[in-house]
Amino acid sequence: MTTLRARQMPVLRGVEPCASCGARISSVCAAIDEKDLERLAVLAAPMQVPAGRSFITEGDPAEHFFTVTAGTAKLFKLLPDGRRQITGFASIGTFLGLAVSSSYAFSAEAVEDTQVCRFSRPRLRQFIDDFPAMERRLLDVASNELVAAQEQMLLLGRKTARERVASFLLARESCAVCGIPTSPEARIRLPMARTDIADYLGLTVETISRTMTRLRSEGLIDMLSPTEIVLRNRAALEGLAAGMS
Amino acid sequence: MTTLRARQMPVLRGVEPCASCGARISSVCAAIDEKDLERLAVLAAPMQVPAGRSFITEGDPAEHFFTVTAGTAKLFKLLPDGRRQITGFASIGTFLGLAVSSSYAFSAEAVEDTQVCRFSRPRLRQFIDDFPAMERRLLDVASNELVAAQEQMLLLGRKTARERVASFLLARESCAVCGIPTSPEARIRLPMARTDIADYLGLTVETISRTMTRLRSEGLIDMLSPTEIVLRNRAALEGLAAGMS
DNA sequence: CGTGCTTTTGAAAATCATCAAGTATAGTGG
DNA sequence: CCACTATACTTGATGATTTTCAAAAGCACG
Repeated sequence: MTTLRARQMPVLRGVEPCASCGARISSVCAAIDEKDLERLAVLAAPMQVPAGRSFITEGDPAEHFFTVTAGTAKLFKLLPDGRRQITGFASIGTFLGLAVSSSYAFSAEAVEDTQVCRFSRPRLRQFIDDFPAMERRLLDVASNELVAAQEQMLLLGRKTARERVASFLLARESCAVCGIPTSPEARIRLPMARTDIADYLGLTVETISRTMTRLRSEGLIDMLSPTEIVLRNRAALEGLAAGMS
Repeated sequence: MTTLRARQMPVLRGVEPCASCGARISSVCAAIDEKDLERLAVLAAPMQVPAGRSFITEGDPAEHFFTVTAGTAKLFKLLPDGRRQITGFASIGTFLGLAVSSSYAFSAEAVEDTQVCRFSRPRLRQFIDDFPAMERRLLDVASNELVAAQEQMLLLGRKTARERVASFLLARESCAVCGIPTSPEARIRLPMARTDIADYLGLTVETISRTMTRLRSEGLIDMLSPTEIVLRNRAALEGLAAGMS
């Protein structure tokens, strides 16, 4: 399989310079000063990824880094028989492609219409060498992801279905960049399908559906639509998520 | 809970300088030149951790980094009711404590008698700032761990008990630093207890035991003792581990 | 207003967990 | 050195959570 060909994925060079990038504050690019931003901008290739399209394929030669600047993507690994594990969702500010190996360790596909910035791996590497602040920022990013990964291992290895779903909803809520600031009664948007949630939580679609239905019937959440959730009883959900059921 | 007090954990300053450290090749310290090693050595506090003793406690203020120089430690997270997820085993060369947060995200406990090098967090941070090669190495380490974590998520979320155990044994085998170089019929040493394996694979002790017994009865492995395994049919195990059962 | 896909709901089945007990192993002290 | 205790590992029977299989209900889109 191939990664992003120009024909498939229009590169809008110059259309969205780093200086005006909405992802700048939260992303690794925040490490770069206003004045040096121009140097970064020439390396960045902004591109649109329509919902459902894959832009990183596990095993392909890792020629690029990516930064998500809008939308949501899912990162996943597959087993030969099709079983899938989503290892994370990438939204605005997420940096993708950290890997020492020469090939990607996971695939990435847009969950909804998404914008990413593509960087040539060797060129960005060179840029990083010139800006140690960037390297440091990358280490912070990687460290944070490592912590999140460990938390997810705890979820996958030891939490019940109920606890997993509660954890997921709370994580979505506090994911500030995903939407509106956290407030009681705030709506949580779930741009990903139930299947994706299932593959992220190590469960099946049916279990996700049943569990959410039950949480609703117990008054812990509201479902305005399959993709719009309201947390009605935050304390109870937090208890669940922490494993104090 | 407290982390490492001097009384509990003798600090053997100077006993094992970095220059002669067996972990040097594989660890982050490899990034440092012979000539600068002295500067690193003064920061390092080598210490013994007897089997069963904990030396990092989740939630405690993260005041130190650690490098494992001998033995094996388990890293884990706990749920309030005692459920445990081991997120990894640390052996010679493993760097511990990467986290942006001010408190540890996991606990660490020696599986067998273990030696670690302890570094004051702020001091090592300063050292790293002076040696960009070290920062780069840390990023590589973090990236590799991230890839491993994703692989483990796939295992925990989507693999069967058999597949998990097969994956584990193969991972132990190819863990070059853990023992003798890989060769057919080579013995795999499992210094950790069955409970630890269970908590690492998201299963129970009984399932681990049953699964290994079955692998043995099928001729895929040999068990010289509970802690000494021989892979008899590597191809079959690899098929299992890859999910092609 | 179909058509196709996602989500939900139901019933049966299966993997793995739990409970329980027996066996082996290691460490301790007489 | 050997019995004794504690711990770890193994094995068996039972049970439960979750999966699988199946189908209906909701929605979006042409």
